[in-house]
Amino acid sequence: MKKTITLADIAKEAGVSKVTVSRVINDRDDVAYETRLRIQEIIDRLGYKPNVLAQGLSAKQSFTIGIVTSSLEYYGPRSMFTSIDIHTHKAGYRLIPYILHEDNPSDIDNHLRNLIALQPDGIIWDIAGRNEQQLAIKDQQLTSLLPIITTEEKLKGIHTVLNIKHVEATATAVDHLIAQGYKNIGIVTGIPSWFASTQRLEGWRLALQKHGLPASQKQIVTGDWTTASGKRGINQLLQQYPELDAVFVSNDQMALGVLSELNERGIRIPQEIGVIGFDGIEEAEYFTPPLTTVHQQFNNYGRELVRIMIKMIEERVRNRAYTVPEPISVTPQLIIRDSSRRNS
Amino acid sequence: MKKTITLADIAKEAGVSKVTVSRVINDRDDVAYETRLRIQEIIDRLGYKPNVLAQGLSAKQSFTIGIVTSSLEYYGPRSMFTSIDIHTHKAGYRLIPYILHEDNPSDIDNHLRNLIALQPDGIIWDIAGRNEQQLAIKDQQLTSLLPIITTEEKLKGIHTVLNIKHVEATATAVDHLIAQGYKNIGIVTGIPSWFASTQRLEGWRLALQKHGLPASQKQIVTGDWTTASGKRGINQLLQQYPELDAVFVSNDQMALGVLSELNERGIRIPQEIGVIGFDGIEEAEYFTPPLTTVHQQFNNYGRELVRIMIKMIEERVRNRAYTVPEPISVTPQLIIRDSSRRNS
DNA sequence: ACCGATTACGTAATCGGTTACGAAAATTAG
DNA sequence: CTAATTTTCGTAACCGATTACGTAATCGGT
Repeated sequence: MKKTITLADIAKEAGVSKVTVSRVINDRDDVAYETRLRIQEIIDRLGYKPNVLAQGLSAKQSFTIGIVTSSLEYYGPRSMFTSIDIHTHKAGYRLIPYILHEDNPSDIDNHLRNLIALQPDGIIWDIAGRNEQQLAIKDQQLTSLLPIITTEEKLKGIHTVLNIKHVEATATAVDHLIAQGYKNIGIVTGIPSWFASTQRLEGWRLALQKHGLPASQKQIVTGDWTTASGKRGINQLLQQYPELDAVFVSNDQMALGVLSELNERGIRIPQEIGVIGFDGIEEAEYFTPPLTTVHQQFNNYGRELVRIMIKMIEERVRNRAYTVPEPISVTPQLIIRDSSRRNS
Repeated sequence: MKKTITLADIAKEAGVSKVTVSRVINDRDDVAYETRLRIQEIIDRLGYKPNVLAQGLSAKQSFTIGIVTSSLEYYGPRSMFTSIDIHTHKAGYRLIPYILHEDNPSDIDNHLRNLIALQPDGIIWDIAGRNEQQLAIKDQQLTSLLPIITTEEKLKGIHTVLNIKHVEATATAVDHLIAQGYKNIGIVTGIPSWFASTQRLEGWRLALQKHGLPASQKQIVTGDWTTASGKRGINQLLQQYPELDAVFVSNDQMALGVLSELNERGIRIPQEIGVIGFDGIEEAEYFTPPLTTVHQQFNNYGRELVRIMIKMIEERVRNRAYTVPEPISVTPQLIIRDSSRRNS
């Protein structure tokens, strides 16, 4: 049970004051070359790393970004998380995750306060945009403490810096189905309170209306993002809307459930029913048949979020205030595979 | 840009010293009931949360557990991570993740030092057990600073507290294939340097030898856990071992690739070739056909790890030393589905 | 050879908490 | 009713870093 090495230990060993060692650690230029070398050698030899808690306490910055995210069991949040983690570290910052495992977290304010107590320099808000009442931050003082950014709907005090065009991307996917000659197109939605869910539903509806095709209530079934719910969903859809000849499924997991059920029933894909998913998970290519899907570039999303976050943080450190950049728009791209390729 | 509320603010507001407020926060019993009530009221009203950095700095404990894990893109590490996160929070601790995204992290010592700089009370080591040279901690001083526990192979200075019986579980799965009448059983392995990989390969070999069945080199192909590698793997296997009539695939993702390829080739599962996966991912039930798999109860693994970790931490806080408990053994369970059900 | 600027480094205070120790006030005992 | 406890709370030091400020030593220009 050894004691940890501290700044003071290095200082004593080198015969200088703590401040000088601190200067070496932080690459300040007011240390003589020889001294710097000697101190650096001792640091390396003893394997010293500064205590991050102490650094964060005295410096104005903790070089830490907080992230509030939905369960990592979901592909979207997980991919975003991974990307954010990578880019955060690349930029020399650390990530503090705050994962909301339950779907309807109570007391968002308290969660946020817990996270802020860990002293992050900024927060990335990625709780997949459930509806505003549930996720509203009541105590607006909290949002004025540090920059909080997100990719989705507008929430008070949280800045939307990345605008993911779910509606347009979904419409493109449905357009593709129509171009393939499908006419009775259903949808399996995600959890209704999620922003992505409502947006994709909206895109589906718009595309159908644009082409004068039916978009009635009985063409819609509600899923919960899981494979099981996709299987249930297609069942229900076939029952309440027998003329169905294609289905837009709001994520790839659920689309797998749809394929599973159709395969079991011996319904041919894409000849009898066309299927499209959303997200572009790696496995989609290996489904039976390979799944047409709308691909989201989570790595890019994460990179941009981190870049913008750090820009805001550093501006704030300099000026004690930050400016909110114009949101960047990104559109997920359609990848066409066998599950929707009827002609050609 | 509001200033954060501190202990001193509360103390001034209540007309007491900082120490008294600190006592209320930490539920000490030497505060008068009336005083406690008054201070608590102010804390609630102002929404005060103590600065965790400061707490960690002065107290002997940071109530934080570090976790070193492989990429969360892998199902196993991810499930473990989620479970550990949940149970850590439930116990009133916080989790600091340290995710190794690359498969062959250089300089483990440095990573470990970075994590320790964040002052966790203990570390859960879950880097999926790549081989010892790569992951050896060279500076054994590091491991004497705080308890580090893991589920897998023995690494110097790291305590194995949970023993997952990959060999036995795999052997059971292969036994099942044999009982179904399969005789020429191949294997698609995971990344060879992973502990889980070598263990499952070993289990496969043992089961075959026990029954006097062939277990030659040409029955073995190497995958990398991804669906794509499963697809490649079965291709290679069919080529180099045409008499193949069943295959044990070392995880479910790769098994999906195997199913995809066999389906495309029109090879009937399980009549012509039987398939078994490993992990028990939720989607496996919806594959075509539903996949037989060996199910790992990650939630239990995580719960036990956290329980043991906290026990060690608290013992150390009391006694300045901890005892290492006997490892607990757990065996993943076989779930039989259509992909391996030839008779019956 | 003298003065101002620069370089190199140290002292003291600070960040926001906790702990050790002690003392006044309230309670109990004899 | 005094002495011994117990309860309640404050003072000072400390955790491990950083920052503000100051000063001695060196340097350069004229």
